[in-house]
Amino acid sequence: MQKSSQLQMICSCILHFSTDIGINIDMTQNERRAENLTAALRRAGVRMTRQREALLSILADAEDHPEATELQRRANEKVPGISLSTVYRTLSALETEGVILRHQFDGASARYEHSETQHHDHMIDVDTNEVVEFSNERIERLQAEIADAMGYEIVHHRLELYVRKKARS
Amino acid sequence: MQKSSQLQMICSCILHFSTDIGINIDMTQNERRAENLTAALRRAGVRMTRQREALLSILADAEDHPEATELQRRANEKVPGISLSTVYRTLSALETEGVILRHQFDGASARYEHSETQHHDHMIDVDTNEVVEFSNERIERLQAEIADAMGYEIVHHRLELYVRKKARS
DNA sequence: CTCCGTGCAAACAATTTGCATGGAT
DNA sequence: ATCCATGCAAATTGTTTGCACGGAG
Repeated sequence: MQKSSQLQMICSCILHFSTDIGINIDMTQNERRAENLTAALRRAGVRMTRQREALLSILADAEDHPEATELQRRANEKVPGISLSTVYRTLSALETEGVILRHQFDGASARYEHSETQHHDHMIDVDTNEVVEFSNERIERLQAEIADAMGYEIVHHRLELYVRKKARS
Repeated sequence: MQKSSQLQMICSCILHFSTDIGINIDMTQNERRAENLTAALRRAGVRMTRQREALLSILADAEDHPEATELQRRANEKVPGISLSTVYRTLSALETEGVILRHQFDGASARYEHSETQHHDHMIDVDTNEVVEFSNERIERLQAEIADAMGYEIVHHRLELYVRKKARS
């Protein structure tokens, strides 16, 4: 859906991230992901059906953050006739197992991603809806300090930057 | 609804915040808020009705982050029979005018607050649903740097810490 | 052969909207 | 006297659930 480019960030201290990987997908990595997802469902003690297989492979391959209907569409290319209920039920099982993440950006529908990669936050391009991942250790640390200073411990957090491409200077 | 206490944070650099103000409410401040809200609606070129007046005063007085139905309940104590549609319509007008903020914490209903105070982020106690405001200049700065480094400018952002009271050590 | 997973349709919850009437200006 | 704002009910959107059947184990 969206074009790809290696995005880098060289902020004063930490990190960088790539969002999409264009053409050359590391199949081994995707296969490992698919296996992780399958294992998670097995662990949950459920049956492996062909609609679930399709969904798992789609999720493992997805480099973006698709919503439920989009996942249904993609999965149906492999195995026609997968209902939206099945998509939601499978997603919810996978989320419970902790192998995928569900995001609720602004007021829109939920979007999902496999959680195999390390923790990161999101920048959402308000014009294109494209999602760019990033991570900054200093922000993480500050968050923990703030919570701690107020007598809390963080269960989880959301940092979402709604952004727009800068006009070229 | 929730008990009050002056919360402070003495994080390495910046800020602190109070959530609720128990009994002694600064009436002048609340009245000023109410006027701001009224002015905003007038500016929007709409008519002032008694249901809107009730809502505005409720919003101005609210020191927490109530949801639409809660606002309706409170407003109905002043003026009975305010419908939920009216609440939503008024909230949406006020949000357009920029005098209130709408938050969508996790999967729950939207919650609102007047935006007269300076910008801040939120900590949500996952056990009590209580919301604590905080603000940290360093985090803000880092966010801007990150967006900038990736060629974006921030339109708005959400930083939400879902937290739990620490077990006493 | 036993149940779990599925598709379908209906149920849901939060929010929005169409419409006729009442009220602010 | 205008025409906007209201209340009500119906529509919408995204997601969940009840039920009877089919397929995984």
